[in-house]
Amino acid sequence: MRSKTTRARSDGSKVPSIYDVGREARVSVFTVSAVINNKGGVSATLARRVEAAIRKLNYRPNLLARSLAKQQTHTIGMIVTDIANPFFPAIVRAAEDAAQKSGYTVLLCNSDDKQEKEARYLELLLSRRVDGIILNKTPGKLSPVQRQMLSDARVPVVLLMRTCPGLRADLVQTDDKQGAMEAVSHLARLGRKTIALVGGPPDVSNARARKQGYLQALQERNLEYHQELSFDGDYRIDSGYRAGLALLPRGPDAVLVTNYLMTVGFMRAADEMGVHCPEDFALVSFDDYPWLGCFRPRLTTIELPKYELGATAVRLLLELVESKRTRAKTVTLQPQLRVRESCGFMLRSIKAAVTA
Amino acid sequence: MRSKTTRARSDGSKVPSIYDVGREARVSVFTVSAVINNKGGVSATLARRVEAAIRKLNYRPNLLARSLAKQQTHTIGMIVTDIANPFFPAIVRAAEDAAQKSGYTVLLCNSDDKQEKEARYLELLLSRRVDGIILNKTPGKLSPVQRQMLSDARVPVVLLMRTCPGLRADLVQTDDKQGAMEAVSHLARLGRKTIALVGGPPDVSNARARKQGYLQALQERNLEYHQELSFDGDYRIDSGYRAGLALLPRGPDAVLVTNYLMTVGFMRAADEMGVHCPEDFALVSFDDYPWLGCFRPRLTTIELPKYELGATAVRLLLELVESKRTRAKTVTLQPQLRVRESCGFMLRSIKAAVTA
DNA sequence: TTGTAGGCGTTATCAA
DNA sequence: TTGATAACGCCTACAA
Repeated sequence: MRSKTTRARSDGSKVPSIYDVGREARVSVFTVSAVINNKGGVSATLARRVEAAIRKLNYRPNLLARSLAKQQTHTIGMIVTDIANPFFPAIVRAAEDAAQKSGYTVLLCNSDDKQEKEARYLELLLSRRVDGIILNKTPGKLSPVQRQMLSDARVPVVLLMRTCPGLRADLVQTDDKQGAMEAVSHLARLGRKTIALVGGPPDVSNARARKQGYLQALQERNLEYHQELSFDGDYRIDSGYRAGLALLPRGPDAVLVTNYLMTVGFMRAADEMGVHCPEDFALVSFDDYPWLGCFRPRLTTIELPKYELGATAVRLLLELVESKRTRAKTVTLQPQLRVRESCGFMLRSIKAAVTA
Repeated sequence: MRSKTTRARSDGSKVPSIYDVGREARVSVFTVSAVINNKGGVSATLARRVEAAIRKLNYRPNLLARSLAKQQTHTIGMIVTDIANPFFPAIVRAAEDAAQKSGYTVLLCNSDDKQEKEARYLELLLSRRVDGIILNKTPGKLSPVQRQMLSDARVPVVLLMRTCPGLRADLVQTDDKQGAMEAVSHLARLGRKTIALVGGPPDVSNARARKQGYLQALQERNLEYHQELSFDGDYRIDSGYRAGLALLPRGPDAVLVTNYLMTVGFMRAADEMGVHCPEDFALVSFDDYPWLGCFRPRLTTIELPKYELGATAVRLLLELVESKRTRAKTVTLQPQLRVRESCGFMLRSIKAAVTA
């Protein structure tokens, strides 16, 4: 027969278990459990006794034990590639909000764009038996072993912003091609002819889409594509800096930088080289932040709906977790052009006013 | 006698348990466990058989069960007040790195500066039996019930950046008074006389410290304190904006804004009012970010060592968790003045050059 | 060196 | 409506 008492601690106190509550209230664990999960069907008398005991002992259910017994943890794992990129905290925040509303907790992991770290975290999440995973994939594909792992564990996955070759799963993304097209079209409308591109890693789906949008817009506007005006970065500051050093000497009159961190690096390079935005070159950047409106040059950006991305990812994932759906689903959210000054818009207005 | 097989799933497959591995390798669970946790003392033959079985079944230990049995989760909870404030992701990242190195995972919670959310998360973390908590406290104190909870659960707590009245616990903070003093002294040295303050919530310890530093520096520099030049914000953008609207019309020749988000709001207000930094007013801000060097005005800031904050918090917490220490400890990290242009430094140099 | 069996704190099944 | 009691998957005395 099992001991009905909880392990005592060194000082004789102990964390009370459901048994302790049961003993205190002179009922069985079943009754206690029923009260805790208010399943109903418990007489008012007993329920009152149980509640009193819970308060008296300061009882708090052990979620580990519950998860073990119920075979679900009410936890979702979330792996992002760069928590230091302000793009992600905004998404994480939304995800957390949404998860919390449905009684789930988010276990956040930062893969730092390293496949190896990602692999470790994936294993960790499975070992912790998370109910589902939101994955912002590092460049590259999942190994067959990993794919096996995921399908064996039957853990639903929602991809975030980046597809993963060979993995059929839900996907929440933005219409990156469209965003890039709008950016380039806007620059073209303002009379820019030689538009450079600072792209993301070619093995990241959204980077490819942004580049496609860039190319297509050039074509539609009858602008020539100059390969030497296109730079492949990695979405980090330093690659934007290198892009600036490489591209600016070639004298483009505009540039599309496909994320914020690279724009930061690019601007630093421009500073060092003594060329100015928007006078010497126009710039449109991806990702918008609250602080972009109050520093010079005010960046014209393609805003991506970060909050909605996070919220949607969680929504899709929970549909899967609670098996309200089985077929994979893709949600594509629309970006939005936010015109400010770095694109040279005001410049043109002023010139127009002067000439008029 | 207990069944030694794992619950089958609908399709007949199942997530293998330690028993399945044992059966496959024709050994007992003890042996399997010993191998997994490489405790040694297992003959090479059996060890090999076990390892083969593990690979064959694709076995992965269930961390829930392990945590339940060992009474420790290798998880640390972390509650921050505003994950959307870029200050925190940097700290979180450091904390995660440090935790991971020691085999711990971080469960991140965002209290959004709301006591109620914080309370819920605190309970959640205890229910999940985290081994320790890093707490960036919302304004206000912990209720007696909460304090009781924490001490009952014997969960060590490390406070981050903010003290908590009535709670004796470890604390990792920055020398905020010193930082504010340096900022104000710097402004004074540049000849500024009427220096305004945009402070944080008066019930947040670091906000009080920053204000103290401001006051003391004024005194040391023989500058008068004008109460109407001091504004209490809440570390969010909007309060900075309101501060700008309130303070700028009073014509200070300088301002110390005690965090980045409020600076963003403040600059927005200045923009709208058509006053310029540093020509019309000098500004020093708390918190430095990589992008501050490449937009105008380049902000002069008090940099807080974010990475070190996160790493130190985890280090202290793990000392407590692994009971290598019992006495509470406070670590105070030094901030650093980063002179750029918003303080009017260049302005003065130029003037000097011209007059010379 | 290896195995057996009980405990960790829940939920859930089946009788009573 | 309640109560025993067996899972859940792991660790770990204690025995062999």
